[in-house]
Amino acid sequence: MSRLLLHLTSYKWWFKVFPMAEDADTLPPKAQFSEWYNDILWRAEIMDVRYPVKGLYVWYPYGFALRKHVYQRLRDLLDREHQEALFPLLIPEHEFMKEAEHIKGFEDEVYWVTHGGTTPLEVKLALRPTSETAIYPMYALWVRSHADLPLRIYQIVNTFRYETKQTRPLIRLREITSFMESHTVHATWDDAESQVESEIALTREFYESLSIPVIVSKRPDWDKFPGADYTIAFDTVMPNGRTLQIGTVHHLGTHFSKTFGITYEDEKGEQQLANQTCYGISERCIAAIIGVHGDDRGLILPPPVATTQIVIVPILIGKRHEDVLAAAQNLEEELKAAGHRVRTDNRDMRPGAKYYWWELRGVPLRLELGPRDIDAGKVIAVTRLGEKVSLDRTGIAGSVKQVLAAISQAMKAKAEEHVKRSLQPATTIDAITTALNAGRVAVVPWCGDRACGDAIEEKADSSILGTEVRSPYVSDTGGFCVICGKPGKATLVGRTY
RNA sequence: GGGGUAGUAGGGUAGCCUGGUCCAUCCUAGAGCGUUUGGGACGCUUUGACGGCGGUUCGAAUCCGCCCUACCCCA
Repeated sequence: MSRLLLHLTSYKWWFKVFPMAEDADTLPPKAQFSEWYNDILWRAEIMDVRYPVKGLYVWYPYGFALRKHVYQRLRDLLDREHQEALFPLLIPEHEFMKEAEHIKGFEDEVYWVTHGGTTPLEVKLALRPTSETAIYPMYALWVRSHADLPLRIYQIVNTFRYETKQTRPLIRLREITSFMESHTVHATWDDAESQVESEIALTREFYESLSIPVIVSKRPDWDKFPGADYTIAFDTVMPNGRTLQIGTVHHLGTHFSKTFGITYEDEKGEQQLANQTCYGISERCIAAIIGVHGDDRGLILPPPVATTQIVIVPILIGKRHEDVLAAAQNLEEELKAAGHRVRTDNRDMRPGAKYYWWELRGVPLRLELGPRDIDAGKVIAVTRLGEKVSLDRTGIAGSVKQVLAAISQAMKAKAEEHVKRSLQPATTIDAITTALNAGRVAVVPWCGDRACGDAIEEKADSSILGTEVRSPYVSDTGGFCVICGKPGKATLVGRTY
């Protein structure tokens, strides 16, 4: 496939002749990521940020459809071994307050329901910031025997956190609208650990289908989930070099089972404390799709989850309107029958205007069909990555499938390249600062001590993401801690969202 | 937590300093009609706004106070 040079040339020409057109009504360039991100959300009709409560946002139908497809993907993966269920939004104070570490982690961020109408409640009710304390009292009832294990349940719900830092749509919210949380129960610590590994694999597979590279690492102790033995996190790198945490898996050990009395009778007839994991993915995965893949023209949606995967633009010229419309409809039906999400754009607009419209909204593949193509038995295919090719009308469903797969591959390669370029080894504080200021993520030898970690974070205005980094671009060759000089291990240090 | 800036149609803006000719400008979006349609069409007609409350004044988008909201910077 060849580049669309002609197309790009005419685009530049337009801005030279009409320089005002640039600031009149166009998306800011992606290099200004923050402005670009805010602008694309409403231009592409993902979210309306005008809801009159801070940190709460509205999903537009187009964004919600994207969410639906993304979460369907996630459901399909989870349903292999998990079951979906639904627990209540409200958690009584006495349950919420049971686990000391857990409370400490969340107490400043909890919304409380204190009244029923005008009557003060005898027991305050928390709006779940996460659902451990809603689910585990029930697990205590459900789990009786080793035969009940493993128990693997997830739910997709909204959660509430009174964020004090600056809120951002899809990234830092007071109402997380799309929190997938999985909660599993196992007999032994090792069983729970293998569950952690299988959820890591599942998350990798999920993001693989979105063409989003992830870096897996173990969060430092002070940054782990409140009440966990350890936390494994997934980060991706946004265009401005900030990292975005887009998933976490926690080994809970027996912290919660002790508190909530989740025990099982083993083969010998003895009561044992259960081991647990929990695991979460939120709508930040949508933010990652937008941020990682988008370009100056707008969104680029991964074909597997794109709301519309293929848009057909009929070229209606002269007296062949009916002819072309019939051919377009025919094409649409054939592609739909092959399982693609297709739309034909019959609106009364210039074709060029439609191209921009759908490019902004990230549709991965556009098919153009005009009298010339019909006569030649062809269809013009233009990918959202800017490649244009003429396809035979015969066998179109098959060739389109290949093109969509190629788009996914190309998106993945491009995103991987960005992550690879973003990771930079650094062995001094100055080198860390330089790397971070250049919009990169530093790979730093660190001894693992809290004091040294704090020093790194403070001196380089950074966050320690994690150790035991699992990424093809980071080799754990060790080194000497940048602060104390003792033997250290490769650690990710970045600026985070 | 501390500081700063700003709120004018769906979005973006002019007007504010120096109160009156502002029944508020322009761009864009929306509605209607017509001509168009292989990369953002054009003409004509048209809907739509001064964040909230209070004050000063003959008169407030404009000046003052409080509140609300948003954004930016610092910790």
